[in-house]
Amino acid sequence: MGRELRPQSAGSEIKGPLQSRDKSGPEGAAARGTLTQRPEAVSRCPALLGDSGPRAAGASACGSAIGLRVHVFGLQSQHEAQGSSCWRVRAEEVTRSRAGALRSGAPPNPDSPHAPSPQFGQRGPNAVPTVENIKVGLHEKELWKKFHEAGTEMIITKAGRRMFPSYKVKVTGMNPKTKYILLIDIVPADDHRYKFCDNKWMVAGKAEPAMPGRLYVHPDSPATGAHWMRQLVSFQKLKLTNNHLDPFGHIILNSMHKYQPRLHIVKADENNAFGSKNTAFCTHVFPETSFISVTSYQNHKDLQKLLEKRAGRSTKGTARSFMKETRASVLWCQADADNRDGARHLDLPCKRPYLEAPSSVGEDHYFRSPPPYDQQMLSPSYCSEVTPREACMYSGSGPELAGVSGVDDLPPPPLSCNMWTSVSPYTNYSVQTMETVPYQPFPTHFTATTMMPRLPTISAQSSQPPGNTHFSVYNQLSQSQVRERGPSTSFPRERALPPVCERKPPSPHLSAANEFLYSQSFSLSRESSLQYHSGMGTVENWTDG
DNA sequence: TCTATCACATC
DNA sequence: TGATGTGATAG
Repeated sequence: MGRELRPQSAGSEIKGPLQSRDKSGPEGAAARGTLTQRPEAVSRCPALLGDSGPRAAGASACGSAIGLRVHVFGLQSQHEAQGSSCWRVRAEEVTRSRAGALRSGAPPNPDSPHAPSPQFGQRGPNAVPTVENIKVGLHEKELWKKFHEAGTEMIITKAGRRMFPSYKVKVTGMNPKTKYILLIDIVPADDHRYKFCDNKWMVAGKAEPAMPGRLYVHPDSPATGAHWMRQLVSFQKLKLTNNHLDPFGHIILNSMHKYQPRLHIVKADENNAFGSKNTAFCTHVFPETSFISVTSYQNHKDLQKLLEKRAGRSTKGTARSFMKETRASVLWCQADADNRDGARHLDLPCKRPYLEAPSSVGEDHYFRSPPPYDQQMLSPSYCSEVTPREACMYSGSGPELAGVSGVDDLPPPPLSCNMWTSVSPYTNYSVQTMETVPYQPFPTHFTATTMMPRLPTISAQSSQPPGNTHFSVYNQLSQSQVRERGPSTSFPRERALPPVCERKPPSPHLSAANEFLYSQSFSLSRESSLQYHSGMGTVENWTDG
């Protein structure tokens, strides 16, 4: 098989987040959470190119509108020492400005992201379990940290590769009887491309256009809080691929790019998730789980050298067995550290060492989103033309809508969030869903859905506006399932069920997941890319229990 | 030179 | 059978 074509720069005139940053400082546009469109991504959108694969199916399942607006929302800056104080000021400012729209009117405590403000729940013996009270602990945190210290590499293959370390979390604080959907997405951590140069990761240019965003919904979803809290929640079956046309539902990433996995918990109660604005969710980010995607480990030589040195064993065989045991995390990091010292003074053509970038390792953070802006961002014409089946949300608008929103007292974003996280580097700002649509059941297997951001200048119907991207959500298919069907057939929606889904009846909760996912979008500035903050998103009017 | 992909061995 | 790492090789 020949090498896949690399994404080519489209030479777009539409700038990415970095370029779009206004002159008020790096925290300016970022704090407003503005995004922009990347036509390159659109050009590679199979749905737009007649792709008959799963994403095309997802595209056909798109429809209803959802506004999208990015907010900074009273997030704590745990990394002020790393230069995020400006961001914090901005956050507080925004929080104050939005305080009136909050149920309690009290701004969140900016110094305590893990101690939600009253309007988002309570702690203590009498606290009512809400999504705000959910705590998530990363399993094998130390291992993740060890990887992270050297720059975690995550193998991606055409067929899909599992993550290592696998993403497992311990969840507490859920309402045992409430149903939740747990899902993961992986967003660009910055807009750089990296290369492994002289035994360390260096920035090697601007990132390729992001892959079509996909989400991995935990196969147990939806499940009760009791279920999730009963044991570790493992996402070990999540697979990463660099195949742009991946038919398996794996998360598509660009090689040699840095990514940040995020865990989303969506409350899925029937009365709260559908047909209303009552979807509550929270997002947890563990900075140490960020990684650089690679098609093969870049620093295995270090590992081998170290193994030879330390154990005096056969490098090859030992390396393999050792890798199986620990993926060489410890030694790998040690080797990296050694090499870092040795290479520090070399004059290399490489640019900025990856490891020089500020990197935070700490508690997970969750995003708290502010109240929605609702209809202001909707595209009524488009809404009216979609079928009920096409329950799908899309973010609001291109740049031209930014000034149209006019619904808040925030500085008008120069660019709006037209894209889901697939093209939006990870940042510490949350995005708020504007509105959800009445739930329309998806097929049992919960196939793809696609985000259809709408530009107001584009009429609806089947065509998609330029600048949009889609973000597919579907359970991953086994490769054998795909092989059965053959690669060129249209996505067999009715047969694409992973076993775990087949056990479940059609679930409206998955729709909620979609909606939630579409509601999430983040932008990033280079400066903020490694500042991990948290918050929680709660759609307005959500009432717990 | 760098990266992606494949076949293969191993578990 | 599926997952994974390695080395050769293509581009």
